[in-house]
Amino acid sequence: MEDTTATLATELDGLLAMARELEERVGGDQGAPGAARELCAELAASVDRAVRLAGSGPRGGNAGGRARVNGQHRGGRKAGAVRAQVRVASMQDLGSLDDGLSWRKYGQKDILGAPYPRAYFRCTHRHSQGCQATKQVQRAAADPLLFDVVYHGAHTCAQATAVLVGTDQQPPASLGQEQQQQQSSPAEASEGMQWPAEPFTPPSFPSSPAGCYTPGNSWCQLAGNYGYAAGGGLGADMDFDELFWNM
DNA sequence: GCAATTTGACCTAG
DNA sequence: CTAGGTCAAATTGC
Repeated sequence: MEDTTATLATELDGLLAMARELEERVGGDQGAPGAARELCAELAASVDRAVRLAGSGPRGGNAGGRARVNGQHRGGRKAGAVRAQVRVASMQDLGSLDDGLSWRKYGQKDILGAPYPRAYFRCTHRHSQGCQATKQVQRAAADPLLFDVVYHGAHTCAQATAVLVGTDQQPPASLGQEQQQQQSSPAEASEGMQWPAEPFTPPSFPSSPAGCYTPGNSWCQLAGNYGYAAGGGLGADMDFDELFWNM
């Protein structure tokens, strides 16, 4: 069964690659109707979901995919995290990872089993306002254009409040179990930043006002959200399913 | 000059 | 012992 699963995953991966290429082509061609782009994004998201389903069979296969949520020893974070996946249509759209808040990168680490390192961010106002929010960003193994963003801790800084109120969004992690969606438009996303195509180093995401939340054409969209059912039967001590790394 | 990023070391948990 | 997460000094860009 794993054989079938693997084959299926491979096929789907190929599909995903094609979908992505299609996305890029359509995206590059400004004459393409919005419907076509939307369809491409949908296609990619759908295939992506299928890839995950195919690869999520044996849950134990995530060698090294053990995420801790406590972080007791120094930061004193509380259990509770929000995991989101952010898809970018191209390397120029990485700004979509910006959530309108000020994040400061404080570390990067190679993760076992993951082809890309994980970047660690914390709120810029941590010292000035004691904001405990942190987030981790890691590129998905199966899809370089897909990013896993995990929020920890609650945003208590003034900026976060302003952003969240202004965009009708809930504090990323203050709720602990809410799923977060990020959307952005290409125009807002591309702020001239570019990520290297390979040994990727997650750059800092430009802090922009809440504008990046502009709903509407979500060319860069959150591709599939999973993780925690809000208020579900999940215990306080949550664990992440590393659905991506076990293929 | 200031603020943010980079990078290696250190610490803790499993 | 290994891996993940954080800190802090050095570096770089604005």
